[in-house]
Amino acid sequence: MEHTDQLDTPYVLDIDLDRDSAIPLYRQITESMIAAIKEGTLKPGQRIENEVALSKRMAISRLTARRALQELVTAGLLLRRRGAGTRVAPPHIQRQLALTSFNDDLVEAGHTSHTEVLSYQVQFAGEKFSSLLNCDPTDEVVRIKRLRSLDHEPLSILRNVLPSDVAPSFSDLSEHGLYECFKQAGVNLVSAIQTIGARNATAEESHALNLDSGAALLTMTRVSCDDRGRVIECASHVYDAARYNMTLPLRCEHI
Amino acid sequence: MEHTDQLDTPYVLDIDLDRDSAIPLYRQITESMIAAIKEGTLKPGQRIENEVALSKRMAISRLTARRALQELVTAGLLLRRRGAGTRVAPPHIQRQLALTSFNDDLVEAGHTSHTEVLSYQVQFAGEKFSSLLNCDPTDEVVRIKRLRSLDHEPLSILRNVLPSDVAPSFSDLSEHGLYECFKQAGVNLVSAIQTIGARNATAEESHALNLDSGAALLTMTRVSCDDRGRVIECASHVYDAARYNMTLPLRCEHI
DNA sequence: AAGTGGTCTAGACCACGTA
DNA sequence: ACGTGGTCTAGACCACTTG
Repeated sequence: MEHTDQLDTPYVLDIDLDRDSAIPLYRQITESMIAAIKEGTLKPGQRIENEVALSKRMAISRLTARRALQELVTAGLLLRRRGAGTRVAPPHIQRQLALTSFNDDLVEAGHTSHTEVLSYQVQFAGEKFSSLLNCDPTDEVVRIKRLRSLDHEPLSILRNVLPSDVAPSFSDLSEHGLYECFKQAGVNLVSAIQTIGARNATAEESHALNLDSGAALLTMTRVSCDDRGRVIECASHVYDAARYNMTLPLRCEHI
Repeated sequence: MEHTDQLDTPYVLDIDLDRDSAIPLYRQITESMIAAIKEGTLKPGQRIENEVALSKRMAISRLTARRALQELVTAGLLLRRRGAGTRVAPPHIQRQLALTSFNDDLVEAGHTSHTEVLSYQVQFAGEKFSSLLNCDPTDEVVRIKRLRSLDHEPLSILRNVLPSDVAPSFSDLSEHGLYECFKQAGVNLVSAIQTIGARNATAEESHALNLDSGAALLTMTRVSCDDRGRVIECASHVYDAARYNMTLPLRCEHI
């Protein structure tokens, strides 16, 4: 066809790889492409240089080039079809990058966030928490209750139960987020399972969050584990639904 | 140490690979391991044979063995640490497998589900939907409103907007789920982004769902695209929060 | 027919954790 | 010191899509 659309001429990523870096080659490529997508150099629908060409031009093996592109497909930033090629995903779909701390998202959006520790309680796990945390009933656990405010307005009530040996101290928790504390303690969270629901606020909750009684709350329970297979945290949070929602990417895989 | 824990002696997966199958070798391995985890042969905390041993025993390359294990790590079923080995994740974390149709989950749990098409409307996209669906304002779109009931009790109101050329016919939709229709039409959904929130039911909604006025609803909006980069569907659903919640795995990656 | 992604091989060196 | 996973190479053949 005569009509050569700009989107159909493969985009050539022009970067120099640092082969002495501790950062893997494939990651150097993905990071650059993410940056290009973020800054708008790489537009939705744009075709990407194919694996073989990329590997030859960069003087890397095809597997490394492929892995770089594959990571971006998994991240939802690229779409690919056998025989047809690789393109940048439409903007509607582009998965936001880090799903780390909820705090970060808020602060990044120019808001101020503050978290107050309402209670910090040490006790035995007992029947109730031992099954939840996959520990002995006689193990020590820490129960935390916090109030998180956004722009000085209460937004959510956060309840956590943690094994005592990985729990941050009361003063650490007062100054830093829970996930920040985990990181500093060398706890490496890798996997979690969340259940999201909704219900009407109780009288106590609506008072604490400064809401009308019966206001809609978004509820989230989560169990997280680290790379050693230890259950690190059980969370049970409620949010003022009028001011908070969750955005989650969804990959339709076939495993 | 003298104490040889059963969990510390590597599990050996005993299967025969079919090298002529259309199913990739790595997937034959992952499927077998998933089956072993499901049926309880492979227990949480159990150590897994390492990559090199697995590849030698199966007479496959290390990369193939690695890929099989890596898929299970991504699925949240295995946990691994460099230098330490690979183990089955604790049961609390094990990600349920297919995140396909919500219908499937319900029916699988022994419930009966029925979906009634309340309205099926064809119109121009206009300003409102053209940006949402990433199409021209003059393109045809189909707007669908459905009522889904669980065990003959109304559970949710489902609203979708779709490009006319991928939308199922009214009669198809009346008999099959939306995702089933996509599959039959050769539309390959690969990526979506969801926003989950909550609010109080309106008078109309509480009437349709047979709820008290002001009852808490779980809300979900979703934009899905196929492997060609076309936006296929915009959904805006509300659920009776007293009878429905969503469980989502969370992988803490570092991309 | 040509181009593209999907799978696979048989090696190699390195970084990290554990003992 | 050793075992483990993490990265990388330089090839190969095949399946699928498009012109």
